[in-house]
Amino acid sequence: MSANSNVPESLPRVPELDKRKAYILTTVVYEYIATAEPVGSATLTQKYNLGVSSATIRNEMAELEARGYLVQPHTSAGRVPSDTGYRTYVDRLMPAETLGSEESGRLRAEFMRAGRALDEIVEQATRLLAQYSQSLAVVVAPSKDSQTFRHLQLIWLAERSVLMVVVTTAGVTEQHVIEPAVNVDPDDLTRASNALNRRLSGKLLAELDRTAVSDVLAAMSPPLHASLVDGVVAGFARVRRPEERRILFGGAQHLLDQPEFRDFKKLRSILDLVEEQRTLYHVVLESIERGESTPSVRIGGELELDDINECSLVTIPYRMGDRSLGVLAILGARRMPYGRMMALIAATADHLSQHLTDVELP
Amino acid sequence: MSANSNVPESLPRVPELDKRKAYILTTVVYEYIATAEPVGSATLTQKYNLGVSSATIRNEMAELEARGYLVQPHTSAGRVPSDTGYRTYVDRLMPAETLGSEESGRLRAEFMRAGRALDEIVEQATRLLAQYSQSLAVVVAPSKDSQTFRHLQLIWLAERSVLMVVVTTAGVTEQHVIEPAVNVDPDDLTRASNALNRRLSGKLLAELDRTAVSDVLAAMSPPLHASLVDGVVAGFARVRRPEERRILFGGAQHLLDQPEFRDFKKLRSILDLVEEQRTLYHVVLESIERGESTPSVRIGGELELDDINECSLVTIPYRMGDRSLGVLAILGARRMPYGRMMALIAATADHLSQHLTDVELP
DNA sequence: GCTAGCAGTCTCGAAAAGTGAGTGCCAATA
DNA sequence: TATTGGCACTCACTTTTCGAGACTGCTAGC
Repeated sequence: MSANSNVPESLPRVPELDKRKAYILTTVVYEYIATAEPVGSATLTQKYNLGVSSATIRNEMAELEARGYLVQPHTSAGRVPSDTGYRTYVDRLMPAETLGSEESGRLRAEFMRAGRALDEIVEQATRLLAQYSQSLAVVVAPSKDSQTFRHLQLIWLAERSVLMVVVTTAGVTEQHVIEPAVNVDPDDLTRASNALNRRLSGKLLAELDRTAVSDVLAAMSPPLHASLVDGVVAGFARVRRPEERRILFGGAQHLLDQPEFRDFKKLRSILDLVEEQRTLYHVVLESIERGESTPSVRIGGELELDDINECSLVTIPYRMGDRSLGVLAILGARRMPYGRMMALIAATADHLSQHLTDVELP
Repeated sequence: MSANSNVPESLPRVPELDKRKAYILTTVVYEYIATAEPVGSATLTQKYNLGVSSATIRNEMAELEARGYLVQPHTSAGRVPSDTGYRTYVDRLMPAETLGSEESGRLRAEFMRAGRALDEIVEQATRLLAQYSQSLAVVVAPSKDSQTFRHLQLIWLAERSVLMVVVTTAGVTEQHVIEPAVNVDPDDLTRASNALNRRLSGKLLAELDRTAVSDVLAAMSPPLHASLVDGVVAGFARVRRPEERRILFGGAQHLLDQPEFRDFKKLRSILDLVEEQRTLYHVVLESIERGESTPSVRIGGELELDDINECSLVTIPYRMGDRSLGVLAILGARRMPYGRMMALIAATADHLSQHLTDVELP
């Protein structure tokens, strides 16, 4: 068989590896990703145009193992990439991929079907990412405090009971019940709502702290009762809730298709992580702290979490307008088609960001 | 060992089974639920006060098998309950259980921590049900159209763009963007909002169809533009969305603890069902169509779904005030502690209903 | 520097053998 | 007539054994 088209004949330069070693590493990673079987020297000479015998490959592979790029599961087995091997492959050897226009078009069309509601859109993104990646999709839902305040309404419910409804430009509405110490005149509520809308509409929720709110309400005459002002401040704080972000999962069943997860212990520890949410939430957020807009990859031990040290995580942030709202992630076996996954997650983030930007309220 | 305290000495009458057969069936089910191993005649004589020899038990068990209450996995194994066996146990033999007051108290306290937001409360219910049952919890979120309309606000966003925000007494807010054919005066929006609130507040969302809305808006002078009226009607229809109900899952990892799911095929088919959602949604809703408020149990083949014919499903509806909002369910192995599960799900539904009723808006 | 050949190592799967739990049946018994 | 002890038999499960196959590292020769 001739050289596989996905393994380019001419490779980028990797200072510490000569051309042949780089090519061998590339083919080992590629072959192992495709077959899930340790790769032996004979397989390589048969399937790829190496121009040398298997004995030479053996020598080279031994060298690559000594330098930490490959490992042997046991003495009489072929080689498997190490974290370093995968890392070198991803950073320097792998050809960049982009999603085919046909697939990209389908993805876009699916987003259109999600409607305008933020929750729905994010759920749809999770579903699509899981489906297209055939892997576990993890999505951190939009943070509240990076959304723009659009409108507020204080609604008289009963004596000493006021409902505060807040709308953001992301089309998210949140409500909060205020129980002021005195009965409040519905007209005052309308006036307060109007004043807050006039003065604060368009600001980030994160900016709407006690000072901002009191400043607006203090200017009213007659002044509002302090307990109501406190209630509105508390309402904004509650709506904002930067600490509580929803995290969505999809496609857990795809893990069962990977031979590396045919082990109830591993499966259990991953599902526990999913259920517990908090750890994965932090791991996913860490991955994009640098604020890049290209996919970020963390491989095996790089995740610094024993439960998933045989997994890799691909992450990318998504936006509404120019504000970063949340993160998409794919968690899969370390043996994943990195090029495809990165192309897929980048395209998904693009379409998601575009769709979110389109549905933002004026 | 003496008779186990969970298997009562005196059993209810089962017309078609004599006292001893009923007792043997009870102990077989009880023992199998506890150990997950087929139950043999020797085990029964050793662990329970039967007063007869194992040979007699063998005769009785053969009889119970002939009548369809027990089955033998293979010739030289003990017996396992059939669907009929479990059904008889659940309906007539099993002692009723209630949740201990300590556990019930903890459950109530956990609900308190969920706050007032409907979404959060339902998510909390899912988590708690999964955690306490150590099983897969399935929760059908509240239907929109059984909620009471409380307040509406039409908000001017831009020319030919109006945001409609609807609040229900369940404290759920939904928004819908209306794009009328003409520019609308913000004052008209306020008047329309006031009219709709005055006339329709307190009605079920399900009642707010085209007629109800047009009747109110037709009385306005000057009349609203027809396209805006259409928009409001569409908005109510969209908010109501009876066909789209969220369904929540929790505790999938607990399946891995049951020996009956140590099989990737079975596991896969259940996780596929979870991911697909629609089938389980229908199965869960079917279970409570009778409108009872006690737990309903469906065992194995009774579910009429090949993928889960080795599972049982316990369901119960939950309420806000006197309206049924949704359903709680536990999906687990057929070999589940039915008494405990039924007590648990009943208590959870009670606390959930109580908490929801408490946080309903006036 | 490369290669052919070979001995050595280790995993994996199939086959074989042994183990034990549990049954059904029967003749004896109260 | 219901019950019991005894016994032969069955069958899944575990352990062991064994051979095949895959791959390596090494060495001597080109």
